[in-house]
Amino acid sequence: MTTSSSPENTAPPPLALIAGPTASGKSALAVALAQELGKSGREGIVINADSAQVYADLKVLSARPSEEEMGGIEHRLFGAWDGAEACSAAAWASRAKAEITDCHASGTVPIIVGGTGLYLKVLLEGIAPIPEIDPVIREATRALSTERAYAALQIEDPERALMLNPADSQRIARALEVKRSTGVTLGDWQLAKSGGISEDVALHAAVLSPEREWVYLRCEHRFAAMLEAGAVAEVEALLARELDPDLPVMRAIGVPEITEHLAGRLSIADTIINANRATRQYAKRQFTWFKNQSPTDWARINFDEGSENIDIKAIFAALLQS
RNA sequence: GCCCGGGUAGCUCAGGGGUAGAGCAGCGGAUUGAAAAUCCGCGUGUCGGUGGUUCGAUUCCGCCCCCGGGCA
Repeated sequence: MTTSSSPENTAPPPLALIAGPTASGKSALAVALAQELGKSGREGIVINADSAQVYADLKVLSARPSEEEMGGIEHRLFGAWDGAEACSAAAWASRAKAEITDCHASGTVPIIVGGTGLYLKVLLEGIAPIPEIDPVIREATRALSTERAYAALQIEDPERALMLNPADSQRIARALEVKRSTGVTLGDWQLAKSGGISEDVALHAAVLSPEREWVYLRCEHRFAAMLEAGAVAEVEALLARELDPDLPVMRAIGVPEITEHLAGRLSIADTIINANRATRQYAKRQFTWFKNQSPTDWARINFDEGSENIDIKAIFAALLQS
């Protein structure tokens, strides 16, 4: 595929990728693909690209695949972060790259699966090489009210302040902490990206694009199943750790809702309603991301019923025959 | 049965003689280290029904229906 003068016998190693909105059946497809590879004597290894499934504390609520669902296929980066530490797109991409390299070294095919578009983007395209932020500075900037943070940004990085909406608390805090911690503005850092692997692999990507109502319905069934499977106990255990409520693990869909329920402020019926609503809104954002942000050459798999009928062999024909 | 308060967007409600807004939901969009996050844009609906007053009624008046609460 490459037009460069790369010597023969250095064809880039394969990388399979299955993306799409939550509850669209990605995991099952990844396993099916791995099993299909197995038929021709190759091993596929599933690598998680979901920002919530990354946390050990969220087995149930993040819908992490069960032992049975994994079907004997090796899975990596599922539950790989302790909830006490915040994962990030760059941190994930760094570990994912290590796993991919490891797979290639051992002749296996990495199958990235997940719904966190930014993670995938950073893995493939890279990101500005900004150093770790001084934790003291991070804490201080995040403690600022949005108004005060924005006022500070207008002074310390006026160019960025102009680009951001004054209500965009998160991006304002990020721009501010970067300038304060590194002395360089975010805009200057972003002049360059590094670390992307898209040039180094033969990517076989598919985006699941199911009918929306079907996904919404599945999300509802899934949350009900999560409650059956011990979601409340999972949140109780999480709360017992008394972690910082701003941590990503504490904001995962279902955690705030069940926390309210445990505090006696929300009936179980309303907990379900609220969690389902939050899930739908999340799925909608994913639809928007994959529709507009994912590369147009990725295969789009449209379907309006079960994902079971998807022909994995057809979609990944090139990979399976290579 | 009588008295009061209501019946306005999918929901909760504001408003008011010149045919109407907010929040939430929903839809569309953005997305460079918290992304299951954060943010932006989009508001026509028999203003319960029906008669009347008026140049003009969703707004005022009468009657009717429905929902709360109170008194019998």
